[in-house]
Amino acid sequence: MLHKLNHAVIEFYEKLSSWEHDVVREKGLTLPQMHTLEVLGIHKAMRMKELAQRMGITTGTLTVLVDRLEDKEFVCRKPHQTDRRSIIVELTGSGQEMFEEHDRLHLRLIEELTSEFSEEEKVILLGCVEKMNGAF
Amino acid sequence: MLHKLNHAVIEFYEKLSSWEHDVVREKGLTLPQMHTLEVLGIHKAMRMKELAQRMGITTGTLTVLVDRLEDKEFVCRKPHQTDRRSIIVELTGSGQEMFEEHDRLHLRLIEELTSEFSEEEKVILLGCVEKMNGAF
DNA sequence: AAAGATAATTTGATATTCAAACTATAAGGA
DNA sequence: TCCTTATAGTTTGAATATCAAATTATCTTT
Repeated sequence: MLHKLNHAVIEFYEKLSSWEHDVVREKGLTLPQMHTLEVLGIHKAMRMKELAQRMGITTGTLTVLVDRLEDKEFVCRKPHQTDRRSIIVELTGSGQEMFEEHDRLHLRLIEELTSEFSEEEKVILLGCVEKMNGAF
Repeated sequence: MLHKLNHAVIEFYEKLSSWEHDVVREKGLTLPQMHTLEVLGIHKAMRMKELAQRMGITTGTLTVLVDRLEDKEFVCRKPHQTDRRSIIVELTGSGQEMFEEHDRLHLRLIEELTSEFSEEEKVILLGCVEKMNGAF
């Protein structure tokens, strides 16, 4: 049972990843770049360090990634209020717009994927995913 | 509701991605390389074209990826039975071993994440994920 | 047999990624 | 206060990943 769930999750991850790829390319962004906008859009502005940890990359990698997103004016760096070593990364207006546009596509995908689900199933699914997120 | 589910799914993806990253690094593989072994391990040997489509990358990208995995002797190329244009990519013995070792870690993760779930929840969750995979 | 389609590779260019070295700031003692 | 240690972010150098477009070989259709 768990074995099947395991592989189903891997397959879902695979399909989602592939979908994301196609969608993102059309916007002239790379997958990691859009991923950055997504994390910032959902969790709001945060420090470089925290953003890197969330994304599972080093701060060195993130530095150049944020450089590129800053060139495209989708994010900006701001000094931290109390810690002068830290930098806060924030979505700009057009970064927020890009995120929301992408997020709507995401929502539409989830709508489609769950269109045959009963209300009960949707509720339980949401509960399960939230619990798994909490257990990570 | 769907809005919350959408963001929960994105967060789950993010966390899984980050976990995978840490686990894979310890084995001396990159994320795309392990991903390739995963797809081949779960779906068995397949053509380059099909593998690329599943992973959401171009065949050009896959060619060099498979080159590297062949150097490490985790996969091998075999001629297609009937179509001489096609190449079948297959796990080697140690490729299969590496996949299974990783797959066990994956299973353990899923076990941990769902350890507090009722049997009913697990059944419904599996059904939901499988249905979503089918709807993609 | 010729024309068009498909599978994989190659090529050239950009992006991602890491580890390790570096700079600047913070935090905790002696 | 000054010194040590820790932390945040950047830079550097090298490997990998990635794409689009061109190429080669083979299949399919006409």
